[in-house]
Amino acid sequence: MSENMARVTTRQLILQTAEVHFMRDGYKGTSTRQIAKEIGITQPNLYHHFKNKESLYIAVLEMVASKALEDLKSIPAEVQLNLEESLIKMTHYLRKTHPYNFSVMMNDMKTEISQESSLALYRIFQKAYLQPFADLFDAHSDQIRSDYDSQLLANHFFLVIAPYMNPDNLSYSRLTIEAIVDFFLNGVVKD
Amino acid sequence: MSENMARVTTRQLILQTAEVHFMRDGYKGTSTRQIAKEIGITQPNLYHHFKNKESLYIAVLEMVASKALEDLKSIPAEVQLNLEESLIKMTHYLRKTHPYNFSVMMNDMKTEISQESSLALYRIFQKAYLQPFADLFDAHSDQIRSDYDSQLLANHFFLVIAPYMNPDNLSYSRLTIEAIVDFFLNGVVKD
DNA sequence: GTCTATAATAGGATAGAC
DNA sequence: GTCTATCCTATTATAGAC
Repeated sequence: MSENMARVTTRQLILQTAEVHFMRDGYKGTSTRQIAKEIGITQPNLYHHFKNKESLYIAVLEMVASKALEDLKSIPAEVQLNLEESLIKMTHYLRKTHPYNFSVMMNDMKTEISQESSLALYRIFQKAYLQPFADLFDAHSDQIRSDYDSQLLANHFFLVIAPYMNPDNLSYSRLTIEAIVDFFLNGVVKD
Repeated sequence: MSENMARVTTRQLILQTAEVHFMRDGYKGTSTRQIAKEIGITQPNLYHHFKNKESLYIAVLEMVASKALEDLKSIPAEVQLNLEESLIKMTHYLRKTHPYNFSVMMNDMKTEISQESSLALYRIFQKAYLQPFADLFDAHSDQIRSDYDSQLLANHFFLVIAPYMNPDNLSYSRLTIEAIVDFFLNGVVKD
């Protein structure tokens, strides 16, 4: 019962606020003081809910990944979409609901946290963000050049779209998601 | 005459060491103390040669960009290479001589330094790293789909290869440069 | 569960002697 | 041009009262 209460706990508030900061400013760029101040608690109070900064970071990434997994997996099944439509829809979903700095996030996962946690997080990350794309490529393997496996393709696709997910990054390039997917599928060379 | 002396000045030592640290660990991840320690000078001494950390960072990026510009520009002209061969050679050159964390670098350029410097650096960066690719696309525009201009294509190409330039990043994906260029040009869909 | 107080550290930067 | 000494600030983290 108490689990289903609508009341937002301090722990949840911390997680929500930390998500915004970590995903936008990275691990080093985020301070526990700032998070605490923003939600109106003292900084030491944060250490009652989380062991330290790293465990808070991990909790945020686990939360974010579980949301991504649930939603990304359901998109191709939702309606009958072809490969290109699915990629476009999934990428749009990512940019709308996860407008993160994935480049920074992938870097932080490797450099800012302990090695064991780093490996565990990478698996969670892979399952949440990469597997849905790998599954999609598998489902349409008849249309895809057979030289490379779906995991590698998913990995590459994610690296390609990652810099476009960050809203702060729009200054660089103004390719639409449709164009990015088109280039990924068909290349830039004339037929 | 004194400019051409083989003796390595302290200023040059600082620049060389700072390059390694900034490009691998990013702006925040690099400390002036560490740089000084590594070359056997005191940290305050560094402030005799550079106004502050930011101006050192800018000097490093200017140095790095001028090297890139010189070499990248010369590759397509060097021998008569077609589009694919040029892209492969230029990308190999980049990974060999600039094995940097470009994602972190691009992020630092926008977030860690003053706005004026940021804009100036972005122009230098664009001229050094993007223009050679844009020129190449222009030179082979007959083979390229005409929907997008060469600047946009160069930008996109650089974003695609950037995560593969960082040697620490190899764990993720093991696509070869040849495969990356092939995918970029021809896409992943069967003919 | 939240607070105050404070420790411990690290980092950028300056003053001033040599 | 390089050093020692030192300041200032920001940050993570802990101790212990309420």
